[in-house]
Amino acid sequence: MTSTEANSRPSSPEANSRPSSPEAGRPTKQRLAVARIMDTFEGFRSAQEVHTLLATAGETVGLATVYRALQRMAEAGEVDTLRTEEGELTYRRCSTTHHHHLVCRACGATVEIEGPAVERWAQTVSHEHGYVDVSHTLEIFGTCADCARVSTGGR
Amino acid sequence: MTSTEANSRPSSPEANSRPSSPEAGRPTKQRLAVARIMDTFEGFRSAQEVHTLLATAGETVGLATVYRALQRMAEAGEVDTLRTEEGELTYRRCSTTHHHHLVCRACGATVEIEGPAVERWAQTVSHEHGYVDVSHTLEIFGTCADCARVSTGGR
DNA sequence: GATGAAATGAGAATCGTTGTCAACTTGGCT
DNA sequence: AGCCAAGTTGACAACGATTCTCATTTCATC
Ligand SMILES: [Zn+2]
Ligand SMILES: [Zn+2]
Ligand SMILES: [Zn+2]
Ligand SMILES: [Zn+2]
Repeated sequence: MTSTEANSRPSSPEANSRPSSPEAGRPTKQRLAVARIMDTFEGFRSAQEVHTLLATAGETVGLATVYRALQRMAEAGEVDTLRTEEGELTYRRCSTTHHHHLVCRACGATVEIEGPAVERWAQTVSHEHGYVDVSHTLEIFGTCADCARVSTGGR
Repeated sequence: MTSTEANSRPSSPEANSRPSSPEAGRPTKQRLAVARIMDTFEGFRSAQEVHTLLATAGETVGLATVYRALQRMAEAGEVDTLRTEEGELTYRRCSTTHHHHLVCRACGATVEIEGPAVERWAQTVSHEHGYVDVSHTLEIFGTCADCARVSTGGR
């Protein structure tokens, strides 16, 4: 149920969209299912994996719909995206503040990290070169303690 | 973005080896053509764009061969790779030291940047969380001075 | 309950990339 | 020079992720 805060506003069709809900969309059964299942796991999952998870959970949602729902959620800032080294887009429910990720290559365990100094540095170095409207991508990949124990100590 | 790769271990069953270039391959006409054309531009280009450039230059090289050549050059560290926000892989001839890029979204102008502090931070924060064998990707996107002038001051 | 816009789903279409495999080079050896 | 095995190429098929199409369904409002 969308008991959070429904805007019961007869929004005019041509009215300029408010910043409160630029790309809100309708809370359909499918979108709710996608949103709900995004809470049931920790790491990043591809759209196809989410689609499979839904099917396994009994919720049948079309693959294209899953793609559309995740895209929309990403644009709305409800989920974070991460492009794997193979180029596949993956999604994860995240906190809304700007942050980055430390991801285990083996098991996918993810840690959200922040680095104010890095953020400042990125801005500074960009401006020094005359660049404006700057954004950045920063991902750290490694082997987590558990996986490292298995691969090295498991001899 | 070469993660700390495998150590140089000559475990090949054959005795003959090439001390001068471990992963060189043969300097065929096609590979030379690809290597040569990589010097003729500044920003990042996709494999397909490189293929087109070659065709335009009169050098006819198969598309698959261009892909293979660029892959090999990337593995050998002769070119750097950058995945665009659309997920497409692009290549550029780069210096061999570890660095990152500041890329203009509009025209593709690229600046190589270094950030020792960021490198240390990435290592530190990773180790604090128990991660080992750490690598990272860091790209900065923005609008270069020239492009910004066109879009804002072009009135 | 009628109605029109938004959303869905099934499959086709797109697109970057990789695989296949026969024909062709290359380099080393006799 | 002539041979051979391994490396390489190119045309095209195959692939996988993502997007598009469009007929049908759902939703919110009247
Ligand atoms: Zn792990
Ligand atoms: Zn950041
Ligand atoms: Zn520019
Ligand atoms: Zn770095």
